[in-house]
Order: sequence, then C-alpha cells, then structure tokens
Amino acid sequence: MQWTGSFIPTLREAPADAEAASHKLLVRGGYIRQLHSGHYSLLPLGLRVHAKVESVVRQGMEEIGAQEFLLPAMHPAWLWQRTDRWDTMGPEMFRLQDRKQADLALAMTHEEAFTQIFCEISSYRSLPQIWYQIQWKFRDEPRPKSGLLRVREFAMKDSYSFDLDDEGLDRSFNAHYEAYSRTFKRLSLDAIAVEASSGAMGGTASVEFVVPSAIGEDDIVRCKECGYAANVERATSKAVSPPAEDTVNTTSDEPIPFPTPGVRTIADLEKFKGGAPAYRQIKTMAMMLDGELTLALLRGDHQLNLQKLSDTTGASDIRPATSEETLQKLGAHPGSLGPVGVTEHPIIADLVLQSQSGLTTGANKDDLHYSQVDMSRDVKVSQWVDLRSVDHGEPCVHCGAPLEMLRCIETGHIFKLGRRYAEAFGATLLDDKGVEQTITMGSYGIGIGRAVAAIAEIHHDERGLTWPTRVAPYEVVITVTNISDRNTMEAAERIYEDLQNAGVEVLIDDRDVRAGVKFADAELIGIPWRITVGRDIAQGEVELIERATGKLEKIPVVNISHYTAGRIASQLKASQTIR
RNA sequence: CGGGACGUGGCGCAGUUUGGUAGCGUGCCUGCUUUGGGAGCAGGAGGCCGCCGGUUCAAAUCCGGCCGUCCCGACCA
Repeated sequence: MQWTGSFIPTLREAPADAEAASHKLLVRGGYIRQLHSGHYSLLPLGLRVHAKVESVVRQGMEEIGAQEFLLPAMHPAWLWQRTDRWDTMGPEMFRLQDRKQADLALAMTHEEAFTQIFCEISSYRSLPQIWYQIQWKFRDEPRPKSGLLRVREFAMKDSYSFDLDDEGLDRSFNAHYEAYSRTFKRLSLDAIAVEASSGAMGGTASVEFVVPSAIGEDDIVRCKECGYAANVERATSKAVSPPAEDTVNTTSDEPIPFPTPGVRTIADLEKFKGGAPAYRQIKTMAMMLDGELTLALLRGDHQLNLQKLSDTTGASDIRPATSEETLQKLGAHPGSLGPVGVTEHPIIADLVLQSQSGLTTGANKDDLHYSQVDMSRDVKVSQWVDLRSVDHGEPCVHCGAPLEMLRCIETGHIFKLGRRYAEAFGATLLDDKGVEQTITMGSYGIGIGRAVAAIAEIHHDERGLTWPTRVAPYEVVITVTNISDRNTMEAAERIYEDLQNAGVEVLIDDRDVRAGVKFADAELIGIPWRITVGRDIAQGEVELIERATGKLEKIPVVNISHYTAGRIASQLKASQTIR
C-alpha cells in the first residue's frame, strides 16, 4: 500500500478526553475515531489489526475442531423469554420494536440462539460439537470508558460446546482453556488464567483470562509460590489468626449484655472500655437480598465481598438495609446490630467465624452490645460460606505464601454452563442406550476489540505503538527519505515490489514530506519493521530498523527484501506454532 | 444512579471574572527556499462559540432549561 492516497489520519496531539494509553495512541495513530460514547469507528489501519486478531483467534478455535457460524445480531423477544433472560438481563440489553410492535433485542450474547439451533441434533453420535462465531455484541454499559476497552458495541468471538455428560464438558472446557492460553500467547499477551465468578451466566465453573495492566477493571489475587490465581470476586485466603497470646475467656454460659453508649462502629468498640479488638467482634451486616432481610456475619476486621454473597444466595438485587428497615425488623439502628437470638431472618456467616467463641457483637438494641458470644451456642446460622474479601499479603490457601493483588484487563472468559440452557430449550438427545438425555453446555468468549486495546496497552512506548508482527496493520514500512531523488525512489519501489512478491504486507511512505515527519509517523503507528531508503543508497545500502527494540542494521539493497521477508516469516512462524 | 470536570475551525488551547469586530498553536491549501528526526518565510481557506429560551441597544461571555463527552464511585459475563 502506498501512503499517498491512504487514509491514515495521524494526530500530533491526543484528544483531551482520552486517558488510557491505548485510547490515545489508537486515535493519534489513525486507527479509530469515536462516533459517540462507547461506539468507535475502525479506520483502515484499525480494521487491519482487528482482522489480524480475529485470524489468530480463529486459528485457536479451528485447532480444537470448532466450526464457524454467523448468527443474527437482532433477536426476537421470545428467544430470550425461553430462558427468562429477557427479564433478568435488565437495562443492559438494548431493546427495540419493529413496525408490528414486536419486541426485539440486540444480542449481548448467543447462548439462546445457538442452543435453539442445536435442538436439530437428536443423537449422541453427533457429539461433541463446538460452535463459534465472531459477531457484534451490544451491551448498554452504564459507563463506557478507555477507548476500545469498554464499549457498547464490539466484536466478540463466542463459542459454545455441547456434550452429553460432565466428562465431555470437562474435555470441551479444557480444550478451550488450552486454546485460549495459546491464543493470548500468539497475541503477545501474558494472560493469567484465574478462577472467576460466573455472574449472570450461571453455571458451575468459570475461568477468566486477564492481562495485568493498571488501566484494567478487574482485581485478581495471585500466589507467586504455587500459582494460585483468582478474581477477588472469588478468591480465598487463610485468615490471619488472632494473636496467640490473646486468650479467650469463655467462662460465661450465655452472652453478657453491656451498655455501649455512642458506639456505632467496629473501631468505636475497639476503643471503648470493656470493648474488644476487631478480630474478636462479629460484624453484622443487614442486607436486603431481593427484598428479604438477611444477616451477613463476618469477623470484625474483615470486609464483605458482595459478589460472593450474590453467588451463594443467587440474589440479583443486593443492598444494605436502611436504618429504618433495621430498626423495624431487628429493633436497632446499624451500629448495634447482632445475630444473637435472631431466628426470623436468614443468617449467612463467614467460615472464619465457625465455632468461634468469646465474641462481642451488637444486641439489637441501640447502645447495647453482648460479650461472650459463642457462635455455635448463641447464633442460629443458616449457611456457612466464604463471604470475606481477600486482602493483599494474606496467606495463600494452598501454600501459605503471601498473596499479591494485580489490576487486570479481562480479555477472555470461559464458563461451564451445565444444563440450564439445554433444559430451557429442550435440547435432549438419545444416548447409546436409547435413553433421552439433556445435554450440557459451555460458553466461551474473547473480546476482539478489547484484545486490540490490550495489546496496544502493553506494546507501546513514548513514541507510539509497537505492534507485534502477527497483529500489525502492515509488517514493513518503507520510508523514502527523499522521493524526488530518482535513485532513492527507484530503489524503494524495487524493494516494495520484491517484498510484495514475497507475500509481505508493506506500506511505502511515498509522501512528499520531510524525513522527520515520516519517521515520527512510522513510529507512531507502530509498524514492526522499517526500511529506510536514503543517504546510504549511494553505497548500495539501506537501513532496517526493528520498531520494538530500535535495533538498526545496514543491509545491502540487493539483500534487503529477502532478508526482511525472512525475519518476518520466522516471527510469524514462531507465533503460528506456539503450543 | 451519586460526585467532579468540560463543551470555542480537524486536534490542542486562550478569551467568559468585568457583555461591545472570535483569537493563538498545530494541521490544511498556494508559492519560494530547505531536505535523515514533526523546517523557514510569505500569502490563504476553514468556526451554527453544544442546543433551546431569557435578560440587554448588544451575549462565546449574564440567567434558566436541556443535550453531549470524559474522570471517580455504584453497577456490569
């Protein structure tokens, strides 16, 4: 491609509202433009990178035997009503009506649509199946942000596995795990696979692939010693035990009430005469779960993890109870709440509290607390679960080493869905004994545009983007320092043709501008290899510069095309063959 | 949804306090000079000052309403 005549609108300055590095550079480099919040146009360079990322993702899918489809982006309401997600998806789903006032949705994912097609299969002999597509998804995000990282309209590779039994699902899930690991390596992303919450997808297990980056929105904990990694929404750790010298006096047979005027917080009670250290208190959080008051109990120095509470209860609408609600239902305002004697509301307690005694907590009467509370004796716990948030530095559950916390971009997510969708659609078939079985499913996603942004986020420097060759919009840029010098221009054009004939994707900068402008633009848009044809042409040489390293080689003109094509081919092959 | 910031040629900004001819840098066009790290000089094009309403002889500027964008939080596969 010739630069002259191409639409590569580079900018010297980034738009004022761009904050993320990938956002600034993709705009400055002429890759994307914003139409409105959360909706970006891909310009020619942007589309080329997007397509390359797609091709890497496709390779990974084809390697596990997945078959490519393309389903509609616009769905009838009934499809989503089958699984109840027409209602449960809420405002995040774009909805519209056609001229007949029939309800439609812009698809945010395609479990329903694929499962509906799967119903044509009626024999176990057809299994397993893995189906995928690369398709536009629409999600009415509350807050789009950071350029391509969080948008309302984006391409996603989504795949779906269909198996007869749990072992089959495990195989399909593991195949995706391996495929995703390879795919992110090929994209030059150091993705970490972490245990995650399944959220609105439901299902039994899910793993996120995340790339460490400060611009991300997911916090994960990781153990450097044993490799344990999980999203904070799910992560667990060994609770730090109270100091050994702090022995508990458990002589009392029942909780002892004591007045605590003005005490409203854990910290207040720590300082209060006759109070207790935080780790010896029960933190009682009155929560409204889909409108029902529920007590969530934690050790005083621990924090409630809302996602864990949501995952264990299945509640979708979770909020703290108001002080009017706690007064009415429990008899006190927040600050004096406690679980002792509470029987009419569910009590969900964190595992750390199990069989603890000598604890202090509110007495459900303002300005009154109990000491000497024994969890097993005094509290009617309906469910023991892991409820607390993990903190930086806590010991790993597996090996005890301190956990580190990392801010990450979520680039992929794989789910074991189980039979929920199959049941809703009646996706059954006959097994080898002629018995009807409901199949089990998995669903798996990679956001293409987000992957583009993540790569840009990782691969750039102060001068611009530094694309890995596999995803670069062009593999080589030929910078002609002076197009009006005939020797220079002719040599450049010969190299251009030779490279094209060798199958290399090459951009020739034939613009009538000064060399400095061309160097700056080439570095900004981040083409991995640059051939500078200029002053050395008198000696029959040109320069080959690797963008990412800045390494410069002087190469005879007669060898340059062959040499460069070879370097690129070996890079591409290295990426292709990652296992 | 709560908090904050912002909206003026393609991009970056000043001007708004104190109402009075819409400005600077960059980019763009033309010419001459220059030509390996975002050149110099000269000439030129380009703006419903986010939108609607109000106040006023007069509004980018003051008042009211609305819309939009970004950031933090909430939320979110």
